[in-house]
Amino acid sequence: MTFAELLRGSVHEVAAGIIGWTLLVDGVGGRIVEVEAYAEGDPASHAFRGATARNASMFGPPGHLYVYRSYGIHWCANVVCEQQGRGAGVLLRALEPTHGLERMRERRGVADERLLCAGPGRLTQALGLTRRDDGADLSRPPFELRAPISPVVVERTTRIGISRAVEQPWRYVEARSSWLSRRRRAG
DNA sequence: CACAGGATATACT
DNA sequence: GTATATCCTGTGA
Repeated sequence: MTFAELLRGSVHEVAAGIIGWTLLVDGVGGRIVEVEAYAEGDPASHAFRGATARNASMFGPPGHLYVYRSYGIHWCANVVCEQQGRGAGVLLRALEPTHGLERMRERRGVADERLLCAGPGRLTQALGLTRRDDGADLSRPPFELRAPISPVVVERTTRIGISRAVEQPWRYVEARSSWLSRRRRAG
C-alpha cells in the first residue's frame, strides 16, 4: 500500500489506515499511533462552515498538510482528505518517537520520551511544523511516509478537546500503545 | 489528582 | 468588538 492509495479512501479509512505508518520530517519523527477524523458535515470540523482563509488547505489536494494555530499557543497538523470537495482531514495527535530523538528533545525542551510527541501541539513542536508547512505536500521531501511492515491493531474511541459531536467515536489509536496522548477510556 | 494561566488567530455579532 | 478554539504546563493538594 502506498500513501497515494491510502488517500483514495474516505477520511475514516485514511484515519484508521494511517495508524502504524512512520512519518518523518527531515528524517525526524516516528510511528503514527493516534489520530482523529474530521469528516464532511462534521460540526467539530474546521471545514464545517465552508472554506475560509484559515482552513483553505482543507479544501485543497488530499495528502497535503493543514496546519493551524490552536489556543494562540500551539500548532496542530492535519492530513487533508478529499470528501466530495467538502474538506476533511485527519488530525495527527501522537507519534511513537523512533527517528531523531535528540532533535525532538531539543525542540521540545524535555527529556522524557513519553512527552515528545504525545499530543497534537507536542507533535508539531517536536517535528518543527508551523504555519510555514500549511499546505505542504506530504508525498515530497522533507516529508516521508512509510507503510507499516507488520499488521497494526486499531481501536476507535471518542475525540478529545472538542465541544461538538463529542460522542462520535472518530479517534483512532493503535491498540495497547503506550505512546498515546491519553489512555483509552476505561471500559 | 484538580485547577487555572498562558497568548493569538479567526469567526462571528 | 467579543468569544472561542482539534492544548500544555506548572502549581498546589
